[in-house]
Amino acid sequence: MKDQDAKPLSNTQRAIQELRALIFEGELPAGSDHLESELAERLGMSRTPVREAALILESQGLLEMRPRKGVRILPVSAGDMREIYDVLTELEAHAAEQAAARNYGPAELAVLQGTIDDMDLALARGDLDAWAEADDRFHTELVRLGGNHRIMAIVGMMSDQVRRARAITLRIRPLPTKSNEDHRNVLRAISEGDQKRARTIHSTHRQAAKAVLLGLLETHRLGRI
Amino acid sequence: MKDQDAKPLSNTQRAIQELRALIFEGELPAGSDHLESELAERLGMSRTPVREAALILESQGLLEMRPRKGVRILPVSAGDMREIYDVLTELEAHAAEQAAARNYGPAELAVLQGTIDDMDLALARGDLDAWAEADDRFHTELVRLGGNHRIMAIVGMMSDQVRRARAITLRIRPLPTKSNEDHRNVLRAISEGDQKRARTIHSTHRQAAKAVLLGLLETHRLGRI
DNA sequence: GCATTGAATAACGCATACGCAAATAAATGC
DNA sequence: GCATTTATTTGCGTATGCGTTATTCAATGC
Repeated sequence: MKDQDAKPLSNTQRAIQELRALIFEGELPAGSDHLESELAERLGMSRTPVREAALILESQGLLEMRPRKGVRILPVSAGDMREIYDVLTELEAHAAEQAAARNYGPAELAVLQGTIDDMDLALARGDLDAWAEADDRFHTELVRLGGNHRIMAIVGMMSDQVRRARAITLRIRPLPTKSNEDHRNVLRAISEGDQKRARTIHSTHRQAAKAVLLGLLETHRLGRI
Repeated sequence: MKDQDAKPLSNTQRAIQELRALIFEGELPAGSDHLESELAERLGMSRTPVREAALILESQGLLEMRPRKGVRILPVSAGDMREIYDVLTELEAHAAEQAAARNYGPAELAVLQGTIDDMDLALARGDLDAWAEADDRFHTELVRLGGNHRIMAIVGMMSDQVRRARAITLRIRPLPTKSNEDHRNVLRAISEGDQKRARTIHSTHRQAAKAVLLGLLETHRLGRI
């Protein structure tokens, strides 16, 4: 009994999923406007569930509803990126610190270790998409190990907001070889229960990622993604 | 021209405001359920705007919509409180650090100073409500000075979630005399541009507040507020 | 007496409709 | 020809209604 009894899944939920997908794959480009009625037709439902979905995605920071102008997919500027990475830095660092305080054993850290291995493998065969996906899992799992549900939710939201930017810069950035080194060190600090070190290593890691990303936006003249 | 041209203000916006007010003043108690139609009648509008408001408040963490069970006002447990204060600690500490890095002059720090003065005055005349309100303004202004809009939004949400708990414990907690001392020290560190100190002082301040609150919940057997 | 099933009820999800206000186009005056 | 007013359109806010489905309660069987 996995999920064989296919949940009906409300139209509003479908709208949320599909709109998210359309946004992330660039089908609805950053900065573009879309009438509620357009989206409704596109998703094959009435305006009501689309509106409800848009309301939710608006409070997630993915879009903005402007009367008469339509639903606007929010672009992300360098300034936004800075804000988001600062939030991620603080909250994930806290998560790392808390995870270290919890004396997790190898079994409980296996998933985190697995994401690191996956990144190694992906890098070795030059599969950037797989690397990005595993990197995402690392951060998600790290935050989960921190044990704070609100931090999980917030980090998820912030990650969504920079998802497009990360996808775009993925192929113009230098190969993230140093990155895995950081990940390993964070994991080691956690497994050794060294809170302070887990925090500072991860904090530095995130700030470095921010610098790389901002540098890319600068040199490639990427104003708003 | 303050706000003389009274904006029409949509029913959805009114619903958000009024529901928030009802929740904060305990008119809709934590843990209580309410049908959409009840709320609609109570607010003198149809279900549609109430539903939209509920959707938004749900993503703010104030309530939960459960099909057929009605809208449930979310109670806050000690564990929730811990989570929330940890988020507040990290993000406000970051804001304090950033504020210190910005070399604000006395004019720009006047509002923050004002909230501290207000707290002093309120305490002197034993007006706890005024103190709490000024304390709130202090934290809001501190975060504003930090300059990160997303942190402002998140801190606002988290503060809303503990608003009821703070109101309840306000009168059973020891007089917050030490609190103002912390505030003054944070302000001083900021005005002197001492980032590290601004951060640690504020961080410690918030953690202390968390401890006090959790202690009160413990001794007064306040399970879920 | 307890469990199980079936019918009744009620609440929600969503489609639909409509009035209003904002944006755009047309028309008039200068 | 430009500005200002008027007409028209169009999209949104919100009310309303209905079909669906969870929940409740009664009835039946064991």
